Amino acid sequence: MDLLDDLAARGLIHDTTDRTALAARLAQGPMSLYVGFDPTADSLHVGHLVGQLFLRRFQLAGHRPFPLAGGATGMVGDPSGRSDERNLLDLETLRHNVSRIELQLQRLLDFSPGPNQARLVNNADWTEPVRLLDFLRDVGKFVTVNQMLAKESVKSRLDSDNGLSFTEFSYSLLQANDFRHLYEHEGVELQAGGSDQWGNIVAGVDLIRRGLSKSAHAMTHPLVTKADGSKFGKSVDGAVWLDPDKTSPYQFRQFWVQVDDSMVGRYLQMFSLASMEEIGAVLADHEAAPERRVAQRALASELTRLVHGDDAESAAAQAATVLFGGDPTMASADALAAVAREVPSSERPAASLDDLLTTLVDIGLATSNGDARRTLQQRGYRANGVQLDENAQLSAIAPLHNQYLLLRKGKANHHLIKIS
RNA sequence: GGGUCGGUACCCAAGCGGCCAAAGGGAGCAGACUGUAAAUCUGCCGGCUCAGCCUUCGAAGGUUCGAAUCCUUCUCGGCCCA
Repeated sequence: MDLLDDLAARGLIHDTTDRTALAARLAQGPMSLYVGFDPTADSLHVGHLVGQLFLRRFQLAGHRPFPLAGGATGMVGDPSGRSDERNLLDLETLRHNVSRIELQLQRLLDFSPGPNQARLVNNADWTEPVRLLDFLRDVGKFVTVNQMLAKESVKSRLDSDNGLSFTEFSYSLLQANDFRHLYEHEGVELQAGGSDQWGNIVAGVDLIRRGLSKSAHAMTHPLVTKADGSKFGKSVDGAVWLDPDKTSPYQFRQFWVQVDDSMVGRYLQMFSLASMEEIGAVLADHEAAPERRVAQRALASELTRLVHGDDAESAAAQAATVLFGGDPTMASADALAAVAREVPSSERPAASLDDLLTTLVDIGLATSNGDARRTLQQRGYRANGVQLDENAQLSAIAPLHNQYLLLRKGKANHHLIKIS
């Protein structure tokens, strides 16, 4: 199975420029491709993984990936898929975001020297020095406003009451210029991205054709959605980030473990680097006994390893085993230490535990005393596996290994107290 | 600048002088059933020292025994006119 067929089988191809031409080019030998990531936040999130993994898949197939940090495009803001104008980020924030994102862009790819070594680029490097008049002559002249107005992202904004600033209107020119620059100077022949990027990507293809009289390729993947069609990658507390300081490896792994059955097959195909045959085998296992959640576990382990490394993955897995494995009183001291690192935890004096409501609020398992009281009435809390009621005394519960109190709200919210 | 309609809890949205901490829906939380899934059912969903009290309906004043509801000013947003 060649690369294109594999991508298609995984449901990763939304659109491409001339498919047979692209297939022919890929068959000829290694090529370079790029995917851009704008620094709209100080971390990438799980939604960006598809793009990152796209680069990885191509690299594994012998091609050369260029992850691009949008230091320049991030200053302008992409109007695609947005109903209103973005707030511009100040320079300091932007620079900080770029530096964080660049670290993450280096995680999934192989940067060691070789013919298909990955290379990180930042479009600010070639965009900032360009003078306005040169830009208008060298880029603007090749693009008609008629064409730009025809773009879906522009049209919808023109029809809305919010309007569209000239700045955002110009966004696709910058991105088109990126593609041209990389084509001309780095031999990058393909740009990939989410389906919302199609317009911006083909703007680059057009620019290369008109400005350089060459032909380049474009490919987009479908945007990932959840079973109910809502936005993918949002958990209760917001986005699921790739930065371990924003979303711990444990939370990251749990996000994948808790994926719906109805979506897990699709996610495996889209996110896993395992072959379609291997994925098929995992899914067969899963369907034979869905309650074992083999597919979710496979997905969670692989991605946590990719993003956070082997050690973080095994610590997260160990913690999950204690938290969801049944009787916490059986957990080893080592396992509890792992839990302490992965789950919100605190150290409190034994005497403070007598005030149950205050304790629950302090450790974040309730938003107010009233909330704590209600949840207690509904029997929503457990401490070391024992269900609590309104009159429960935490001091009456035997601590694990003489020092730990593992509190649980509902099924998946935990807090570990170390008694001092 | 003129006119007009509107700003209600996390979001959408009823309410238009007392029975309003405020209908309904969504989201969220807990329980039952389960498989760290989905669906379904039940309860909760401003705060507190919780059969009561306190603070809320853009902001500030006012009318009234009593205001989310009426009046004034301000403020923000939509639409129409200039």
